[in-house]
Amino acid sequence: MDLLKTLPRSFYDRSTLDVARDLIGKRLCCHLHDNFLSARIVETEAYIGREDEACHAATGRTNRNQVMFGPPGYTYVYFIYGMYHCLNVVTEREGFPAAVLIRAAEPREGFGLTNEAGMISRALSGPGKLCREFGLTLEHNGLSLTGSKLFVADANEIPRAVSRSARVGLSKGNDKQWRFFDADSQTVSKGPSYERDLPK
DNA sequence: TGAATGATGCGCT
DNA sequence: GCGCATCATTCAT
Repeated sequence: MDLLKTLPRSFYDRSTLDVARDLIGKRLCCHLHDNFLSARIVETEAYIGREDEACHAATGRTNRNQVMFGPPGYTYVYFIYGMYHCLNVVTEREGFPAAVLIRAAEPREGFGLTNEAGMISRALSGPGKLCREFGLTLEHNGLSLTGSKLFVADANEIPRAVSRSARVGLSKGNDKQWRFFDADSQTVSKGPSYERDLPK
């Protein structure tokens, strides 16, 4: 059994880009429901402050985004497109709104590891699918990541290389290379070819 | 292999 | 009312 060492709040109290990069390879763990679930994070995106046009906090503090303005190491979960939820982890000092979106992971415990064809499961490949499979909804917004219900652990699965690209699905902020992913992962939401779509 | 599209509901102007 | 940090399906190339 892997040694799971929960990341301390200080891990999140850093530059959001550093946190986003360093989360690649870490283990997302969930004790919220009947079964223990865990998965290896392979793709993240950073959303940083009022100056980032794509950040939900760009237009100021609202009821929805207020947790981003709070202390680091808490969840920010939001509802999107009428049917999906997305999981973020809040970063940086209290008062500075920033977070990292968890976009994809590779199943480890409590999930099927492969599909019918024997390939590594892509059931967690995408932020909406990941939340659905972990059973995360708005009721899990603002949850501390240093507790025992939902946390990120260092499972000593260091990626060989972390690539970066523009963020996915935005109409603004496409100039920033704030998406990070495990260069060797088969379960990222979009392939490395996404890099070729970058504006120069 | 990629582009277009519909589903579906909330937050914010 | 419009747009959205998505996804599965359908259709074109």
